[in-house]
Amino acid sequence: MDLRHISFRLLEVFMSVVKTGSISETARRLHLTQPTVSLQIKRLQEAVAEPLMVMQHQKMHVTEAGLELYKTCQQVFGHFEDYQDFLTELNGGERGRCKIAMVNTAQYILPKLLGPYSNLHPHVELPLEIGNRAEVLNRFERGEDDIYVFSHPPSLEHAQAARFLHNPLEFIVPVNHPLAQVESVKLSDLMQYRFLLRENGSATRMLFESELQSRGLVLSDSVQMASNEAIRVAVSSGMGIAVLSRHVLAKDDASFKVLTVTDTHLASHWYFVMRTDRHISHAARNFLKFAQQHLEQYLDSQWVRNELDNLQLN
Amino acid sequence: MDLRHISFRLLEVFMSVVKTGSISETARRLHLTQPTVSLQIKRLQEAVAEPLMVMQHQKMHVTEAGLELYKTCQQVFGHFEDYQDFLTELNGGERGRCKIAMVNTAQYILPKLLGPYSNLHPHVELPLEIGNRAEVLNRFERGEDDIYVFSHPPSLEHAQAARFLHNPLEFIVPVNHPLAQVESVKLSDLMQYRFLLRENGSATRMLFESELQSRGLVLSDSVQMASNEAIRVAVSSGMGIAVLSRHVLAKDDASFKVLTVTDTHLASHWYFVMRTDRHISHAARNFLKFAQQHLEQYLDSQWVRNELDNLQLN
DNA sequence: GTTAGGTATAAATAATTATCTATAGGTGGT
DNA sequence: ACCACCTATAGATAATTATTTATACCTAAC
Repeated sequence: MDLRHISFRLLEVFMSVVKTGSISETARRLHLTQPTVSLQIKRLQEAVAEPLMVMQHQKMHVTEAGLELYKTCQQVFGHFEDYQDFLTELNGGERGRCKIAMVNTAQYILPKLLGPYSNLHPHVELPLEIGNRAEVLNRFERGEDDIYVFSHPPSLEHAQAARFLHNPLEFIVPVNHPLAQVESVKLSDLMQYRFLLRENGSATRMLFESELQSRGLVLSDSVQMASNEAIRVAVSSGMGIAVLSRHVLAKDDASFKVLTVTDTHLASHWYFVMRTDRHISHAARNFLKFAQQHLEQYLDSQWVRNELDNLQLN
Repeated sequence: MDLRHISFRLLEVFMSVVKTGSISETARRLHLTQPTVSLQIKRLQEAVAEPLMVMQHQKMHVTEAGLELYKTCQQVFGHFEDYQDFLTELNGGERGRCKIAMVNTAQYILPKLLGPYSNLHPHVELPLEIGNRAEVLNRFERGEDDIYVFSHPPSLEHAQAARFLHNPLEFIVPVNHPLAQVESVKLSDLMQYRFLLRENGSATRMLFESELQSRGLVLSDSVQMASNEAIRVAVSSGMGIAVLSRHVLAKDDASFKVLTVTDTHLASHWYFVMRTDRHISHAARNFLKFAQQHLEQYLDSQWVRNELDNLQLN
């Protein structure tokens, strides 16, 4: 049996002949001519090397081998119908996978969107990758994910980005810090204290340092720490002061004090970033649509900057 | 999704690419060039209207849709392997169907062959048709069965026949019949008695009547009965005398007496008859081979006339 | 025996597929 | 930066398929 050159069309024709018991009738139904169908059957029989049907009383009578092949075809087409259903779900966004890579800080805000979305589409896989800016950028370069989340827009080739959330930075100090009692301060007032910073390349740090540089200010002391969480705890326990995304800070956390810095308003935005040269999975497209429609609902609406309609979802 | 023009070869190639994760490697394994495989995949993707794999780290990485299609293909090829197994059994004669149509009298002898054959090949269907000569001839004309069994060779076009068993006819009378005590008789001695006969067209009757005609003898009285069984019982109960195939008579049946007719030896042969213009099913071919080898074993060897090697089993 | 409907086959052609060679371009490792 | 290996695409061609019309032939029915 050599199936190499057998197409599904051929099997369809065969099944129709079995069902109708007539080559001519099949030809009429499938809008073909009788010799076409006749030849198709002949070709199939040659491929199977076994007679599949014989004429009897003016009707095509299926042989054992033919009947078994018919059953086989039924099963096979069944599987492809299942696959068709799968594709339909995939296209509808009810199924599939949307890989998201985000920088560390985003893990405080993105779950607020991902949770509701995942509940709505339980069959959609949502593998998350969290890393520092350099790592996520690297993933972007390799195109390992469908969506990337940055707080600083990487202006790369093959990249399209859209803001969705304002990301204000706040200065925090321990509750027993001298500045904790001051009503308002200036940025320069902070330079004498030890700063706890994320590693080089962190968007927050980049933003902060570029502000310092433009103002001609220099830190007197700084310590590098691995995570926002570590920094927050360290500040609470008096190790120093820090600048952190407001979204990282719990609203009613009394273990530190948020300063009012009158001459400085550091802020960036959260961006969804995608490669323009890569196919956008249905799940990714669907998630972004969802985000666009529900940003205000699931995130602090006062910070929402919904510019997702800038994305080309082709 | 349009599978019309997708061949199994294409799916094979696709599966290989998924397995190896490489188009080039697949090309080497299947003795194709790399662009060929590349195009095949492209074509498949167009048919499915969905990306099936993407390049990643120098490897082809299968997408959700691709993985699901791969699974589908596995199932599909599984079904065709099953079908291949079925065909193998069919060709080996272990499975299939062998329709046999026989004249009434044959039902006393053919089961002796069919029983052992059926035990040996339990998966072979053996639908039997039993009818009088005219009915079986009619079936032959229509080509409704694989094998026909006659006791008189129909010399038709498209027919090949081979003897396998001698079929001697015997004259029987009731035990209390005047002739029952006579050591031997002549055919003419029987004419005065009432004969119980099968319907016109029965081979036994044809043979008997042609013998009478050639000898210029005429029956004084006859009654037509529907079956050999009925005739045997009727003879036992004294309704008349009859001529029957020896194979119809149980050896130790004392309810009638077999005459010794000195001047007459009526006999025909059992024939396997087949159409020459019709494909011979594997099961039929196999049954005839079996018969050829085991005739002596399962039938009274003294009557066996094994000429089955005359058949062209193509 | 004529007709109607069905199947098989021949001959011809358009369309599609299967392949190849050559080439361009991307990526990872040395 | 270069090399080795990978994939994609273009261009060309041979092979195969799909499909048609015309025709022959068989069989059932009237």
